[in-house]
Amino acid sequence: MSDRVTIKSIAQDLGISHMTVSRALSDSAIVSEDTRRAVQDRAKELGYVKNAAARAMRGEKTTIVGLLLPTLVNEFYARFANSLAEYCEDTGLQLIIHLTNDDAKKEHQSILKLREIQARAVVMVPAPGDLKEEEKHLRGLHVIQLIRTQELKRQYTALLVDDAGAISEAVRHLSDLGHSRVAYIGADTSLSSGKCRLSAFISGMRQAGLDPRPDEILTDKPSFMMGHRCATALIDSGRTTAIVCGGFEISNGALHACLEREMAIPDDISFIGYGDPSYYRWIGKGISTIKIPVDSMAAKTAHLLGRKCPDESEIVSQKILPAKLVIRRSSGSLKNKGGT
Amino acid sequence: MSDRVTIKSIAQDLGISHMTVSRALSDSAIVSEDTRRAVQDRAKELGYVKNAAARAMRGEKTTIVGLLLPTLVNEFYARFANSLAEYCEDTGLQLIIHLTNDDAKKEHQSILKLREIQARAVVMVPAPGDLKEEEKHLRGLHVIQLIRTQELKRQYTALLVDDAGAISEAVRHLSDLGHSRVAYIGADTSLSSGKCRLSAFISGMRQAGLDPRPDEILTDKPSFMMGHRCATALIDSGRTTAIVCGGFEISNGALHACLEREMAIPDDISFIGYGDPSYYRWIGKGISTIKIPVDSMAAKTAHLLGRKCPDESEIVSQKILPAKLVIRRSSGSLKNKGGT
DNA sequence: GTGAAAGCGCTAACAG
DNA sequence: CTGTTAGCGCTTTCAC
Repeated sequence: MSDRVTIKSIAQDLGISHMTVSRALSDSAIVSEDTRRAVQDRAKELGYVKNAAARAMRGEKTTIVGLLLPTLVNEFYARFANSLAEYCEDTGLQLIIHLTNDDAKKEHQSILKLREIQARAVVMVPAPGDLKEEEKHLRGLHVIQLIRTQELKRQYTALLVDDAGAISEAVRHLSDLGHSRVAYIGADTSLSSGKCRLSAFISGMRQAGLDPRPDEILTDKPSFMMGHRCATALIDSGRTTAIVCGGFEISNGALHACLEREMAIPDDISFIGYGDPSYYRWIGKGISTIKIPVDSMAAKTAHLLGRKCPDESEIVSQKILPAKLVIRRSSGSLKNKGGT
Repeated sequence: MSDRVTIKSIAQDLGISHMTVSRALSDSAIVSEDTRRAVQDRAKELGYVKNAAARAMRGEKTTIVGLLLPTLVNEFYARFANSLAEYCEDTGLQLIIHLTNDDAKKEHQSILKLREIQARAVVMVPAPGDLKEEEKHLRGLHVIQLIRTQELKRQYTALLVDDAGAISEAVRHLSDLGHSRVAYIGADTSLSSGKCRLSAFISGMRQAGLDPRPDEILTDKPSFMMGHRCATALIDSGRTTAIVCGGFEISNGALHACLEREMAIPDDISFIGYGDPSYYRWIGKGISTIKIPVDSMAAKTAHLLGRKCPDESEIVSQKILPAKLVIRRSSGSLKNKGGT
């Protein structure tokens, strides 16, 4: 009975041609005032909604934007997704979220799915590990990369973060407080972001006149577990007096390890996290951190989405936003407990 | 040049009919081994992806599931969205997130958008305030309500939380610790959830032999700001010795107010939050809370999505999952500071 | 085994 | 001002 309400069913119902209905509903066209109202009223009564598939088939752009994220259980990504979703609400777009778990395979699957439904744009945090097959599908999509970029994706717009300054500064700050055994836990160097952060840490150490020790530079595929594992190892070594994190989930994992091991922060160990979730202010006396400008990233992304042009070349921009070191109480001066 | 690759363009390219291509790609059909491979190879080379719009138009179900949430900046919702998104990844579905900000108008807009693209199901946290127009659009959609339910949406499947037990228990627990001035901050009663929680609080007070005081029962449209405002007022009154929260965002807002006012928890004030974000363990000596079983809710939702049947009536289920009181150190015994 | 035709809902381009 | 036709990409149905 309640078959789908279409332009034709309304036409039949009203005894007119479906074209007249179409025109009346798209308003702008030239239809008599009477018919227009009659049609619009009936359409509303019947609960008519236009069929997006039909319009897509005719070549109109869809309302769909894809967002590829490693996870949503991370305040940075959640905030970003939230901002972007708000933008989409305001502009009539619909945001599809795909979780990649930082897995290139899954990323590829998601891209395919999004192509199937002709997503009008894709915002992605690229996963480590390029797949060459993927490239061909990205072509022809409006792609915006976030945070990281990859060899094979260089040609697409990217919104990067310059955290090198903040990371070096963090190291110098710790050095000023008397720390010399400063450890780093970060992403491996298969990603642009991992590479930058690591070299920023090392150059920070050098600037501070410290010697970066290989056993206190821990990199791997970034994750909560990885951060947790590395921090635990550092704590157990008993030598490290300060930890600098180079990744959102790493930071949470490492922090969790410290609290779990009941390390007093900063008395037992100084800690500088990455990202700035709301609760970092509330843990202990506040967690110092490298703050990534999530709101302006979302705003810039929205702006890039707003533009029409996925048209070829030209618009390959590489916006770079600066991170900021936020000092709270978790980075404290060294109580001499170092080498004993 | 790189026009869209379609079944027809491949057919032309190969000099065969588009029907043969279609069959070869859907595999199952009866096509000669040779043609099949030829077609599949060429399709892969060309980067063919099937057109979801075309299939939708023929009446096939889409891969799209909608999720309507007040916000993503809230660990409970983020976790739920994350679990559901993971389920979608695993089953080839695509999850569209719409933010309603608990606004019935926005909710309605989102529902319309989802109907336009023929979403195969919608999971929603209903916003306060029923719109009768909405009902007609829900009809014919596979709807799953979360946490709350509404007058006009009674007929749809709902996944509710029974938190009444945990809330009463929280009050008795506080009473046992010597508190008598226990305040409640929660959602207004326009939603089923608000109603239940409030009455659970009141009955908990009665059971504990305490008198619920109107000026210590604060309800309104739930939000972070609301929680913050109410908690601040309670703190400033100087009489309340314990706060029980009845809402995710309220809880965070109220907690923020306490920390901002530098109240020692539980020495200055005892606190029982709502929801159980990861960091509640890390704040102070741990925040006691009413824990909502987010993982099993997501699992149940996934299960409900898995079923075929949005077919009429029958499957109107009202699953109810129990919340649990988690005691940490934020609910402590009363140091006599009460009335002075 | 393969092909041709029809139609899903919609609008651009022509008639009337 | 209103109606007819055609076609977007795909699969179902019916020929060959």
